[in-house]
Amino acid sequence: MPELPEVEIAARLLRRWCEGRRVVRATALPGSPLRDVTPRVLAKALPGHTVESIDRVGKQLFIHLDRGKVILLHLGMTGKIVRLDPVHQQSARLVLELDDGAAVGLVDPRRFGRVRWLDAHAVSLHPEIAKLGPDALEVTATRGALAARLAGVKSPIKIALLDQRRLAGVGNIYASEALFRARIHPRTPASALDAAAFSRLSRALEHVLRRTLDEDPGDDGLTYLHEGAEVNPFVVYGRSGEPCPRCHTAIERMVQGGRSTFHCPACQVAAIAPSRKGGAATPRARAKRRARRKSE
DNA sequence: ACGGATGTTCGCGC
DNA sequence: CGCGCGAACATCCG
Repeated sequence: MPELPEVEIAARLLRRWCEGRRVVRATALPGSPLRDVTPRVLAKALPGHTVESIDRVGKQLFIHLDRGKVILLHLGMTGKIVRLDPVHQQSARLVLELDDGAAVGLVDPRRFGRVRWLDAHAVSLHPEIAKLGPDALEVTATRGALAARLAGVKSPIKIALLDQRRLAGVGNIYASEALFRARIHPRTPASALDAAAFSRLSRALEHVLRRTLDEDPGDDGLTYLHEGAEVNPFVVYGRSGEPCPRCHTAIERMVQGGRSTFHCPACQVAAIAPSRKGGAATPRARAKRRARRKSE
């Protein structure tokens, strides 16, 4: 489930379990999502290093070790950090055994995750890190910062939010959730949003990200897997056909950049006209459309 | 069986 | 230069 909130939860788990601990053994199974390093080299290099701190920017995790080494970790689509027990031992592709007897593992069935072994001074120069924008929670904490990051961007706001170079951490789920909460149509060009819309979007983004963070169960790291039957915890994501919680219009699914976007066609307003409906981006036109809907 | 899935990168065409 | 698109990566689930 990793977007910013889930990655932040993973960072907290790693801090709780690993910070200050020395690695006594490392195992990387063939098929673990290692880049730039073989399982054998990593297994040889890691033992003896102490975990000093864990950082996160967007969806990237930095495990800082002593003697100037860093594990750079991206969880991809299905990556999860678990404290190993007999249940998960077999599915973990990368295992760190620590000097307190605990073992921490990376579980990633789809293997879109990435693990890199870098010198600390090389981290900020790594292309994946160098291109990364500021963390989304940092952006939403500063008034006007979201508008500044997206100023002049002509692409649809949904696409712009997913661009990790502009701000880091927003993924497909929270982009839909934030735009719904801010009542902004996902196809609106970012450059068409006014200051009020950016302000709503910034607050909405912070809200939807924080809401998941505040639900952090994370004591044992197993509840965080939320395995088994579960309800969809999102307001519009994955809910096409269900009534909008604000106006009861059916939520629609559309595709943008090859990925699903969920939105309410009635209460998320485009600043420009969607191609098939007429209409203009002016407040007057929007008011007219609202009035027309009410009378129907 | 088919389609879709929380992410990212690459190549291609415009 | 840069945007949009589709494919690719590998696996699981309904």
